[in-house]
Amino acid sequence: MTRAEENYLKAIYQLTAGMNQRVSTTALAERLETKPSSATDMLQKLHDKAMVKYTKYKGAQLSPEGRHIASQIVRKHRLWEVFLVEKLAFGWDQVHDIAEQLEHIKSPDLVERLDAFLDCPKVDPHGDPIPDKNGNIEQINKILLCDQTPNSRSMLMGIKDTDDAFLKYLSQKNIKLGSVITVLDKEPFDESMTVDIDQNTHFISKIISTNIYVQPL
Amino acid sequence: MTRAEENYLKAIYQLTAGMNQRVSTTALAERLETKPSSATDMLQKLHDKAMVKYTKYKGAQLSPEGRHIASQIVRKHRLWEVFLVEKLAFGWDQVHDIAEQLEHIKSPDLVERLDAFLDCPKVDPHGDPIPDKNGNIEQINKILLCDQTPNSRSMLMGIKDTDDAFLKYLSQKNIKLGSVITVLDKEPFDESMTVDIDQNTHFISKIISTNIYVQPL
DNA sequence: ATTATTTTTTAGATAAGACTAAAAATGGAA
DNA sequence: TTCCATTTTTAGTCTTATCTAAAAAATAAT
Repeated sequence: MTRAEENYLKAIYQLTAGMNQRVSTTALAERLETKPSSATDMLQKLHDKAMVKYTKYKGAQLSPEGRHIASQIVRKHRLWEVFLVEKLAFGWDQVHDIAEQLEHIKSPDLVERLDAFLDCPKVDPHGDPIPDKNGNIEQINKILLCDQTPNSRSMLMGIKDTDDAFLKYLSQKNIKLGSVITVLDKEPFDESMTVDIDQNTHFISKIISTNIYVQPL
Repeated sequence: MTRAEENYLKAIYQLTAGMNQRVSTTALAERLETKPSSATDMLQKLHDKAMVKYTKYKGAQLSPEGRHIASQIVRKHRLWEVFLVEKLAFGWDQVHDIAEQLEHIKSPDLVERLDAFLDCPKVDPHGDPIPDKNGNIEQINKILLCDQTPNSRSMLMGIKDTDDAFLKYLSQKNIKLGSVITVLDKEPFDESMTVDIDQNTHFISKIISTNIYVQPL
């Protein structure tokens, strides 16, 4: 697998959230910031390699083999993110680009040793689940903060948007995985919230609260 | 810098042992397991980028810029080797290929954080010095084991040949960096040695003893 | 159902990096 | 110094992954 091939497989995997759906040429091209014609080329190549099932004009979907490879790239990406944050003290917003490179390191052994070194984490620093070596994902039951009602207590389990600005907003306010959130008030007009996060009061707009996953306590 | 360009710079750097000598097209091609014509192409490109000074038919030598980049690749390679051995418990003989990939990860921050995480090691697991961020190398005073006389005591500081079979030989006999070696006897005929290494007696051929660096105690 | 619009694919080009085969320069030997 | 063997370079081809522009298919609209 070349780096480009791996990136295409990963993109299909992520676009379908690991489900076995079809992905259009254009959607794929957009995600990889490339042109649809390039995506077509690659899909035909990946079809020849039996990594995807591709039908002209109908999009592509991962084969079992392709899905497995994709899951392992995601596994590597997320394990390296844990390493960067936990061991090298990087911030949430700094790790994505580096992990994007590290995920392509090829070694049968390295991933499993890294996993053990990190104590087999189940989620990455953004709360996204880490597939195991068979590609299985342990689904965590989480809901959006915007669906919580006043007086509820919950724990921050993940974030939806991993936009750089959003990540910086969170780390700047010291909001992190495991933070305990109590909804104090919810404004019916714009659905903004007043919340207590780890003993600090924050005013949170609807956009923020729809991008934070929590687990009710 | 592309990965190929980095590999060429590193190869020149290593072939000249960091010195500022010229390297022939063929020597370079051999080291990179490629053809001289490919090396010529690349040298012309690197010359245009001011990374090497290249004169047709006369070989190439690193520019200050090129030498600095090469030293930083070597730095990364060796730091990652330390990480793999110290933190992930890889054996000496397993780390080279992985470090060969990791050395190309690009991040201004990562290297320095990794360095700190590893407590700023000065040598890699084979005893080779790790250049600092300015490309400077702390020279360690070491001699070859074959030049030691009977009854001398010394400490293993590095190995010369990093051939896979040799590395396996050493790790299998539990001979490692820091091992204390006492020369018990030296056979004048074939210059083989009887030595005590960490309280174990070993018979060592001339080939072995000329590939082990030690520091007299 | 026939056109119009959007999406997708093909065709042809480009750049990086490698290769082979052939030409040119170098350096040593006679 | 002239010739020969070796080294190095050039010229042309290949592959991967990308692009643009144009053609073809699919979808939507009248």
